[in-house]
Amino acid sequence: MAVNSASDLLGHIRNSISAFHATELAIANCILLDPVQVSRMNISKLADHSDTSVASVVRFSKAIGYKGFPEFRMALVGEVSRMGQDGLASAELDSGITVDDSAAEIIRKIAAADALAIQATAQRLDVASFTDAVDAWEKAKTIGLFGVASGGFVAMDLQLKLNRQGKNAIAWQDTHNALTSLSLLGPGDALVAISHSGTTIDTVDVMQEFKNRGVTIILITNALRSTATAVADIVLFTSARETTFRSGATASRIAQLTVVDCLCVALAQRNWSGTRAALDQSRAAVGSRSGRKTVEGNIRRSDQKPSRSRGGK
Amino acid sequence: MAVNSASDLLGHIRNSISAFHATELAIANCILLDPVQVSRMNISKLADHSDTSVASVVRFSKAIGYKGFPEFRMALVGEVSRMGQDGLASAELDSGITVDDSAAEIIRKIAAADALAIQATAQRLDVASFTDAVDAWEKAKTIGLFGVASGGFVAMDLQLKLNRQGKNAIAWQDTHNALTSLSLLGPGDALVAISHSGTTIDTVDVMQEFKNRGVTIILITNALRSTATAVADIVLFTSARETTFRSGATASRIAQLTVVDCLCVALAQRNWSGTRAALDQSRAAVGSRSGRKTVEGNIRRSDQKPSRSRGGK
DNA sequence: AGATCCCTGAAGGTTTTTTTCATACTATTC
DNA sequence: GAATAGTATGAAAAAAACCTTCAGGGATCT
Repeated sequence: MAVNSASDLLGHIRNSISAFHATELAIANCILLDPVQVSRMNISKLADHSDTSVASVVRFSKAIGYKGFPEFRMALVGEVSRMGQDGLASAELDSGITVDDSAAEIIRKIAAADALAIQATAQRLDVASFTDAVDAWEKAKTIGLFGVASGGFVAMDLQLKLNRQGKNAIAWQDTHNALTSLSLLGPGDALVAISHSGTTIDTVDVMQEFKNRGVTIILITNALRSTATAVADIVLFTSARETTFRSGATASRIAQLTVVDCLCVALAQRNWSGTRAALDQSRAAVGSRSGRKTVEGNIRRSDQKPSRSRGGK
Repeated sequence: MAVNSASDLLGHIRNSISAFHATELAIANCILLDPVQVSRMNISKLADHSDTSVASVVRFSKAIGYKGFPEFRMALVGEVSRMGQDGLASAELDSGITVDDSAAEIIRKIAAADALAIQATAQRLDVASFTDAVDAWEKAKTIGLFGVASGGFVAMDLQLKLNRQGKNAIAWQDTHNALTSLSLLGPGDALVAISHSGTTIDTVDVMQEFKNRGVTIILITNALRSTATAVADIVLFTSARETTFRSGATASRIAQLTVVDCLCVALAQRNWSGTRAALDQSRAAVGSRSGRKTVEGNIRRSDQKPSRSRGGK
C-alpha cells in the first residue's frame, strides 16, 4: 500500500536491474536516464519512448511494487520533486543565456539566477552590520536615501516603505537634489546609499558630503572594496552575479530590494504597535480608493470581494 | 528542462482564495485542509469529497493554471512529497515573522519567501502568453507602461531597460498623466499594466482607455481573476504569497521584476538572433563554412486556449 | 525434436478525464 | 419590476488513459 515519501524509488530500480527482462530493462533505462522527463509522460508516451508496449509498462509498474502505472507515476513525481529541491541551483547557471535558448529556458535561467542572488545575499549578509543599520535607522529622525539609475528605484521604493511605517525618509536620485537638501539631515540621522558597483562618482560625492555633516552612512553594494565602501560607516553586501546577456542588473536590484525589505521588517518589528497603527491608517486610505464602485459600463464579474488584501485582520 | 522544484502550490491556492467562486472554494478548502489525502484521490473522489461535480474540479484545475486535473494532481503530489521531506520549511512561511524572531531569522525568512516567489512565478508563467507578450512588444512602435505605487517602480525600471535596448517606451505612474498621453499609443502598440491585486481602479481605467484605442494590453498581476484580467489581452501571472508581517508586497514586486526581466531578455535575444541570422547568411554566401542552425520559432504551441484569462473579448 | 514455460504486443474492455450542453441564478438595464 | 444578458454549475456524452485478456514467439529443458 502506498509506497511513500521515504522510499528511494530510483535506487530501488537500479538495484533490481539484474532481475529485469529485456523490455523491463528498456523501461528502467528510460526512467533512470531522465526521470524528470519520464515523470511527465503518460503510459503510452513511455511505452513509445522505450520501444515497448503499454502492457509492458503496466507489468513493469506492478513488478516494482505498485498497483498500476498511475501509482508508480505518482511515486516518481514525488521522487523527482524532492530531488529537484537542491539539485537545481548549482547547475548551468554559469552557462548564461544563448541565442538558441527557448522562451522556457530563458525564464528558468533568469529565475534561477535571481533566486540564487537572493539566497546568496541572505547567506552572506553580516548580521552585526545589519543590526547596526537598523539601530541607526531607529535612532534617526530622518533617513536619506540615495541611488542613481536603477538604484534610484530601490531608494524610492524604500522611501515608500519607510513612510508607510511612519518613518521620515526622503529619496534622491541625483547629486544636485541630494546636496541642496543637505541640511535635512544631521548628526544622528542616516543616509542609505545604493550602488551596485560602488564606484559611481555621484554616489561617493553625496556620501562624503553627508558624512561630513555627521550623518551615519549605510551603503548597500555588491563590490567588496570600492571607493564607496571606504567612506561608509556600515556596509551591507549583496551577492549578485551578473550574467553575460543582461546589461540591466536585475539580479543585483532584486538582491538590494531583499536587503532593504529585511531592514524594514526588522525596524517594524522593533516597534510593532506603532507600525501597526500607521499601516492600518495607510491601508484604510488606500482601501477607500479601490473599494469604489466598479468600473462603469463593462466587465463581467463585479462581485470581487473587497477583502482581497486581508482587510479583515 | 523545467525542473519544477519550488512551486508553492498550496500558497498559491491560499492566495487566490478571494477570487474563487463557491464551488471552487469548496474544492480549495478540501485541498488546503488535507493535501495529503487529496493527493491520493482521483477526480471523482475529490468531486464527491468536496460536494461538487467532476466538471468543477476540472475547471478548478484549469483556473489555477494547469492543463487539466492530472497535471494538477501531479503538482500536488510533488508538493506533498516535498513537504514530507523538509517538514516545516514552507509551513514556516505561513506563520510569517514574529516579534521574537532574531535578525538572522528575519533575513532567512524573507529571503526564503522572496526566492520562493521567483521560483513559483517562473514555474507557473505560461510560456504561450509570455511569447505572445514578446511578440506584441516586437511589433509595437511604442510601448506604454503603467503602474501605481510600487508597481510604478517596476514600470520605470522597465522603461529604463527597454530604452537601453533602443525600444521606445514610456512609463506612467498616475492615471492623469497616462490618459493625457493617450494619443502616443495606437493600434499595434502595447501597454503593460502592473497591478498586484488587479483591482486598482486607476489601473483598470487606464487599461480600458488604451484598449479602446486598439492597443494590445499586457497585464502583470498576481490575482487569478479580477477586473483587470478581464480587460487584458495577455495576462502574465506572478505567484507571490503574501505573508502577515509585510504589507508592502516586496515579494510580489520582486516577482514582477523577474517577469519583466525575462521579457526584456527574450526581446533582446530576438534582435540579436536576427542580427546573427543575417551574419550567418552573408557568411554562407561567401561559402566558407556551415552556418549553424538558426533559431526557429520557439516552443509556440498552437493549441490556443490560454486556459485562464478567458481571452479578452 | 518436442514440449513447456514465460515474455511480449495487439486488441478489446474498463476506468478516468474532458468537453459539451442545458439549466438555474445573479446582476443589470430599461 | 420585468426582461435580458452573462455566468456558474452539474449531468451526460465524448475522448483519453489505463488495464486485462489472449495469442504468438522464442528460449530452455527433457
